[in-house]
Amino acid sequence: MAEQKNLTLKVYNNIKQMMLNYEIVPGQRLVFVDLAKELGVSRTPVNNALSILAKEGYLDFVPNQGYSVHKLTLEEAESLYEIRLILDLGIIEKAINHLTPEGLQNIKAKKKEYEASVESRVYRHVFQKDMKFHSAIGEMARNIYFRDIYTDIYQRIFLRFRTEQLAPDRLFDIIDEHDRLYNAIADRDIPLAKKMVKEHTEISKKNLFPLIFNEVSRRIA
Amino acid sequence: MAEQKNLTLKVYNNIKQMMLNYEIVPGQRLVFVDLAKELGVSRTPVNNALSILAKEGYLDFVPNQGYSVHKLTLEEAESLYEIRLILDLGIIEKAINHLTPEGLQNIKAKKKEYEASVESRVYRHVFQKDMKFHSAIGEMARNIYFRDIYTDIYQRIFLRFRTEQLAPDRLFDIIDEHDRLYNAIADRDIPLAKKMVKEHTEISKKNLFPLIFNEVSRRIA
DNA sequence: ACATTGTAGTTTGTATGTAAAATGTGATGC
DNA sequence: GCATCACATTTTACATACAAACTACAATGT
Repeated sequence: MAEQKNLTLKVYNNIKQMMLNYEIVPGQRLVFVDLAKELGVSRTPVNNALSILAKEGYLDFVPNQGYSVHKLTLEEAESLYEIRLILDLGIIEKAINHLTPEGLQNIKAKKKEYEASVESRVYRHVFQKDMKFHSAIGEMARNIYFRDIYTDIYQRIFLRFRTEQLAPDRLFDIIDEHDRLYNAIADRDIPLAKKMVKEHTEISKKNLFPLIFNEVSRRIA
Repeated sequence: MAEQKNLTLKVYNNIKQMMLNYEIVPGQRLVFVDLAKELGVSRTPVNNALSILAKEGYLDFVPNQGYSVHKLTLEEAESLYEIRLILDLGIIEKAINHLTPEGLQNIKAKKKEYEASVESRVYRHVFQKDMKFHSAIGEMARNIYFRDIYTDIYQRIFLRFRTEQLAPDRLFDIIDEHDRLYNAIADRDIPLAKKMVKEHTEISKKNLFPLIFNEVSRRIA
């Protein structure tokens, strides 16, 4: 993480990191006096940072009432998955058209990092490794915005869905799916790569959604 | 525009509107105190709003130096157009699959608004009408994020490319392209709709890019 | 004439004071 | 016993004061 000169951005990154580490969780209220005290800064940069996160949709904001960590709904999760798939399918074609040995090497490296993360059973940030694998594919397409947009969508999903909740078997299955997707890319087989991406996304959805949205309905019932 | 209770968001919308109205233009420096004075508020909400706009990439920010309106590069414009096309192609399939009479009616209404805007020769916000036509298509897909992501990408492009600079003929051609795209959607013809979208995007790019990037190279040379 | 340093002025960055809004709690009346 | 209102506490919202950083320009020295 690069050194930031400016407290607003430091606080912004701090809070986002706290969200990704699940130190603050969806639904939780954020009080900026407390955050300021905790981070050892004044209220101004905290307020700035919270404004940004709220505009981005990571936090809910009610005027004169405050901020809380956004809790993804089923509808939102569906929409995010839909866009993620559209982006994946669109970019993989570009990526294969711009295929380079270095790009391929990078994807392979990210694939291996995911495997290492699963095999060492440090599940905590497995999803980040998975995300990096997928965005490495996008990077080969040489689109300067893709990575940010993709990462953003991915993070919104996985702030809610925690890989720790997944059956470990599933994480090993993903290794296999990644392998097949990687091979399709290396073979420049666009239709196969698209098919793999689509399947991978659908399986992922099928595994994750019941985890959260059954729990919710159980709680409500 | 809905009434906003909170000054930060009011200022945010104000500044963005100023950008869309070309009252402040790419490259221009933004000074806190001046903006605060102009909008009749203190520097705090202005600072908040500028933080947000900078994080979104609409403004460039250098610590201890300030904010300036971002000036899109050729590379960025290419990338934005690429993502816009990926989104358009992806969403049109979903839209046609979720086709409803109301949705179609809405697209038609937006198409007519574009035509009215061109015919009355009020070119100033023609691009906004064009954007609304395209996002109306996305709305029929019932994806709650699509509209925002699409609008955002579109705005980034058209903060740089001004429809006033286009030959008026071109704006009339677009009416025709919109018609053909609309008919393909109404006929539920997904392949044709995709073809139309792709062509429409490519022609748009071919017309707009020389306008800006020739001018720049002329200036530098 | 050129480079360097010093200084004044401008602008950002952070902290804090104060007012206004909302929430929660307890007392009061029915 | 329940609802309602008033007050106290909490928290946001905005303004402003002060400090630190940067810029520009002029003066000095080589």
